[in-house]
Amino acid sequence: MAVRATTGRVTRRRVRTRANLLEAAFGVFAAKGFGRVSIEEVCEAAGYSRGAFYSNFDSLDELFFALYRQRADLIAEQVSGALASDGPDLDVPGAVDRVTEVLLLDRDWLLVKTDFLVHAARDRAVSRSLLEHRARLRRAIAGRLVRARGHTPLPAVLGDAEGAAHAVVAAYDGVTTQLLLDRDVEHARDWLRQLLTALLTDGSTRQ
Amino acid sequence: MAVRATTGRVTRRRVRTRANLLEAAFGVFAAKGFGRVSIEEVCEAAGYSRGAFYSNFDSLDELFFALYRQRADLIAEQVSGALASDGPDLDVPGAVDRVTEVLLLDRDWLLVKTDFLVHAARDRAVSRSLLEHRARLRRAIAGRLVRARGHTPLPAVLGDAEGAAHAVVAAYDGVTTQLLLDRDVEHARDWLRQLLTALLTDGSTRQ
DNA sequence: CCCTTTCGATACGTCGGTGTATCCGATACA
DNA sequence: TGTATCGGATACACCGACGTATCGAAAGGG
Repeated sequence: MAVRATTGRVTRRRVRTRANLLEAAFGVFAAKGFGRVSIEEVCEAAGYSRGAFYSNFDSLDELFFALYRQRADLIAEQVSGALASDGPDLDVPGAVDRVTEVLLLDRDWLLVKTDFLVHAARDRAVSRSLLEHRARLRRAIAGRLVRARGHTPLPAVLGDAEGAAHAVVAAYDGVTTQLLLDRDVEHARDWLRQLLTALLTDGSTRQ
Repeated sequence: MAVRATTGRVTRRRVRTRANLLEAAFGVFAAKGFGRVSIEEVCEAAGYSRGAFYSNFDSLDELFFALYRQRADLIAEQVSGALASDGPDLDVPGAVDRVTEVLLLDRDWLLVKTDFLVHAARDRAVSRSLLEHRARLRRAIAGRLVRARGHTPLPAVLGDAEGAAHAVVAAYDGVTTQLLLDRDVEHARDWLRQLLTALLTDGSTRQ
């Protein structure tokens, strides 16, 4: 990890600099896309010279990875919060609403997230890490679905709760794709709600 | 469009060169990602000099766009074929199987497609064009669903056939995302079948 | 088969970004 | 507050890619 070899104290200034670089990088990546961003641009946006960058990171890739982890962990925390924020006996639709609210908030994050996906798809190590992260999220959702099964039975076609959680993530990814193109957040939210409802509840009313 | 100003004949050689450049570009883009590819790399892969490139395209962006259109039209054609290949009265599951087969075939194509999505998400003109394309695909699916409605009723939660088609595309996008990461085509196909079944048929069996 | 038009290769100047080495001001700890 | 260590700015050499201008060769119409 850059100059920082093995030991020694870590100054407050260093922590601040690193945070500022990450913050600025987020904006630049969201605006131009990872592939079109240079180290210099990030430094300029953050108000530092390249010296500061190389003192904190070895490459743009490393910074990008750190940035993704930071933000993804934050989101995952919020989702867990939204899932747990009611008693063990609340309904699925309620949780769906709250999670939807959290997940489809920030377009910039969706852009960066998709950039990261594309990046991960071509790098085994990165994709493994991302898969791990998604699996954790899925387990959280599955756990929540199990707790709610007493109220709302799951469609058998999806298999167990793990399968249903898989479907939830897929629906989220699918809606994200469309949202990236049409930029209509409200519509995306409504639609994700609909999709999740169709997937997770008994669609007894048919046409 | 590059040197080719307004009039004049178009040589066979030119057509071949253009095709070769597009073909080579596909491989390079799939391998490294649009953002990490230089004009020179494409030329080298195709066995041409940069002179040939600039004679046929104005920029990498233009080539990328042309490449996407070419391949996407091809796929769309195959999907339409798969949808129409049975009489007006066949079952949804059959069509699902055939379409799934076509859509989740080539990992390279998924990579390029996702690159293009990321690109489009940051460019209004490009995203409009892509949305248009997706809408056409959706209409084809919706038409097919209407034809089959006599046999297999649709869940009401999704609204009309257009809504159901929307859901089909979303499921496809979602499964694609996962497939890009885990590279398990067989699993992805099974799972897409499951998802579409859950979305499009009556899930009367519950657990 | 020639002659005009078109295509693509080559050569050149340029530029932006890279990574490193060095230095000075900032920071933390005694 | 003094001082040793740390962090970031600056300067430098380098390189890969860009876009253009020019020229020889291929193509196809007559």
